[in-house]
Amino acid sequence: MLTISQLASYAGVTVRAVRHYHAKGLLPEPERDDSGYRSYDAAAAVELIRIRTLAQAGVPLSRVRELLAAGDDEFAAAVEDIDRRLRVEIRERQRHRERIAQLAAGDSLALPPEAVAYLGRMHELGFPKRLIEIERDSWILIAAQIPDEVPAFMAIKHAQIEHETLRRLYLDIGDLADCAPDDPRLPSLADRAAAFIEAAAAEAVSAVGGVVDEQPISDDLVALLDAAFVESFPCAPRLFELLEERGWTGWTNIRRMNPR
Amino acid sequence: MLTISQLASYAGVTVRAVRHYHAKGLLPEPERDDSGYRSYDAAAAVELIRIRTLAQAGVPLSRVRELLAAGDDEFAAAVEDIDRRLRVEIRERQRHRERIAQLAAGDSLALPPEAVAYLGRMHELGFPKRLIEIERDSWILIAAQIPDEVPAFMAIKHAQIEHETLRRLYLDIGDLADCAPDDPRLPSLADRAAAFIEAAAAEAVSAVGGVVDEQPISDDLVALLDAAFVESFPCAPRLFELLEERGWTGWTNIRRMNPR
DNA sequence: CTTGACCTTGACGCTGCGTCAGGGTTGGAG
DNA sequence: CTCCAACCCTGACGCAGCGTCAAGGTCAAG
Repeated sequence: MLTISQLASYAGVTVRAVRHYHAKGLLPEPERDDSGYRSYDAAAAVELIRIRTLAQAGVPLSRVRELLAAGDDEFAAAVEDIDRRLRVEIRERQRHRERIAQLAAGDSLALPPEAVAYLGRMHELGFPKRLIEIERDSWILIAAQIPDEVPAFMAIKHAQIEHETLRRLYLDIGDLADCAPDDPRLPSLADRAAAFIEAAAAEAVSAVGGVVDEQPISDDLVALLDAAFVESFPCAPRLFELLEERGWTGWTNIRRMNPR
Repeated sequence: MLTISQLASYAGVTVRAVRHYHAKGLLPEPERDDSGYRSYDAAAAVELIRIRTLAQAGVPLSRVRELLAAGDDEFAAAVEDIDRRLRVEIRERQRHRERIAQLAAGDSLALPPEAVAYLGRMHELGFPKRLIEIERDSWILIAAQIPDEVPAFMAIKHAQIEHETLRRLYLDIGDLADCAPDDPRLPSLADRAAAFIEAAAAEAVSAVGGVVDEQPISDDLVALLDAAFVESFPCAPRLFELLEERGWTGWTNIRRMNPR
């Protein structure tokens, strides 16, 4: 007659595991001796070893029960099933490895390489941290929503950022981010912004011949991006007001106001 | 301002996950509106996306916190650590796959192929199920304890089983397993067993020149195997008595009694 | 006003045990 | 005979990452 720890050591498992198998009904509770100790026979050791063998092969305990009692066919089917699960789990981890490798490579989290390159270029061009961060956050939001469109957008942004006028505009916006709503420099900034947008719109019309460029960004996402901008730049609401006085509404998807 | 479900859908996670991240302190609890609803800003969406990105890369939530705040070096170190963990987990599952493939191949659980072959041979030779099962269980116990020795033992057993006299002895033991302790056939069975063992011992002495063969099986294991035999064959205790009358003690590791 | 879609907190479930807590038993040494 | 270490017992929480009720309040549209 064996005690639980003897049994456990024969099977190479812990005492706690044996009790757990009892609780799960995998191994029947044996007789007790006078003092309530469990008392096992050799057959229990054999059963426990079989349970351990399956468990160590990655079989979930819930299936061990059926496998122990299964005939050859069921057994083969169950094994096939378990193997499938293991393959899935392996593939999952392999994808995880790829993902973290990408994360370790790119400097920022959750951004595709094109965006990282763009942010790097902003850095080279001397953009202040503040602006780069809001830009980074915006692209995190965009990439989460429409990852496939990001490379195309990035190409446009790359071209824009090399544009002298726009770059100056951006830098000045960055400088005025924390200014008071009645800062005298704001109106002239709005003028320059409106002028630039006007020019860009004219160019787009002449180039495409269309009235407006198609925005694949959903209204919700536009609203979110505008909100992100406003959160980071206190004077943004005032700037929007000034732009509206000049006939433009919105920001991420800025467009001519409907004259009503 | 976003509701929790809007936030969750922007980040591509469930509402429950967001609340879980709050509970774990990964994402700060936002302001509440008048009715107690959580009210998020765009920055929260960015944070949540970063959390999700790490989580989807297999980073445990407990490490997400540190990773979000980590500098480049710590980040790289942490990533290395996580990658190591992933590799370990992958290797584990790969071993599990090998194991279950082996289990599916062998007919019995927890037995090496040599033992399976031996049991198959017993079947061919017409051994009754009863005997084969106790034999199988014995080898499960042995393989669990000293797997490396099994092939060597198997070679011996294979030779023994082809031995006519021993085979008959085995078969007769199987027949008498359930007999009464006073069955008249038992003494003659004991005679034959003693004679066989005597002959085997003589042979061993002449061959090796030693007094006794070295048993690499521990006393504990021997006791367990004897117990397994006794459990399966009710008349075993009586048989042991008869053998002791003939000067032999034990079973698995049978040996001449000390004449006291 | 109703209805359905959301929001809130709280709590259990799943996997496979590890790890106290709190208390009885046993066996050998002194 | 006593003492101590080493076992045994049951019961219960913990971990990872949420899923899934439960029970109730809120909001927007019809």
